[in-house]
Amino acid sequence: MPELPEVEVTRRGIDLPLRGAQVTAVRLGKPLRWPLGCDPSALAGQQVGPVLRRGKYLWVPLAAGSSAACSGGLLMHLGMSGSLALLAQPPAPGPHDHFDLVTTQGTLRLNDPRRFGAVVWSAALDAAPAAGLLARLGPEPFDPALTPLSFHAALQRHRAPIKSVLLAGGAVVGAGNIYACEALFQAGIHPALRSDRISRPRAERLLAAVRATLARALDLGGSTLRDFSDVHGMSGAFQTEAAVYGRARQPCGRCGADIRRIVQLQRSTYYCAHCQKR
DNA sequence: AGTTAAACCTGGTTGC
DNA sequence: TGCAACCAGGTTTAAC
Repeated sequence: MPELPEVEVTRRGIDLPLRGAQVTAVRLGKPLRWPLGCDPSALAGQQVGPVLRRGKYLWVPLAAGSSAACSGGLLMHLGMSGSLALLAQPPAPGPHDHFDLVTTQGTLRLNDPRRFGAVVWSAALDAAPAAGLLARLGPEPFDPALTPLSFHAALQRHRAPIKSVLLAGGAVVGAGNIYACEALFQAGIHPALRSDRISRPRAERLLAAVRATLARALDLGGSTLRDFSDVHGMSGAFQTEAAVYGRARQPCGRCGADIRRIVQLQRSTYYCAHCQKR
């Protein structure tokens, strides 16, 4: 489910409410992508700090109290079908509730039917295993250091289709399958165009489109295809105004031509062959 | 070295 | 209606 906007919506929902909370217990459900990597009971008594986001990962810092047995934090990923809820009175966990961080300010609960998500303890963001997982991530989309020039240079380094390069996240993080399709439509670029054949002006237009698409989705609370919700259980609304994603055989809103669906990297790509040029 | 396929797992939708 | 086939927001790991 979650691409950058959904993860950021989630971060904003838990950051202030959990700030300063003390962990009272941790409950584990079925295994996620990786093991937690520490004794869950060792987290009790630790204090939650400001929640950060890097790419589609969330970082929940935990500061040890008097017993400094285990300090560091939790690196969380929502995978394909995950969502976090912050619950004042948590009901009994359901079959897809695989992680609870019980605190003095509510229970942070991960629901993830497909279990591609992860919760991994790390001593620090720049220590293993968190550092390794974040190491391959490209620049944040709204980092001012990411410029049309540097973005274009990054695109020049790949021969793969531009859609694949966007999904890989080395040039810019955050655009998954929905927003990569939408940004390419907005920029008027064919998804199969070789990355290194994109001109400077078109790269600039694509970067602007990625930023605009992600920002718009953020405003709308993300996209809810089937099961994403924010920490209060609210759905996102971006999917209702997607121009191409999920609209195969429907007319393009700009030119009226049929929107096409192709498969790239085993993922669906939607585009308008008239509006998006090689 | 860069690119692509396979793998992880469950559930909803589609089509015969 | 039943059941198989296909589809789904991600990313690591393995293989060309």
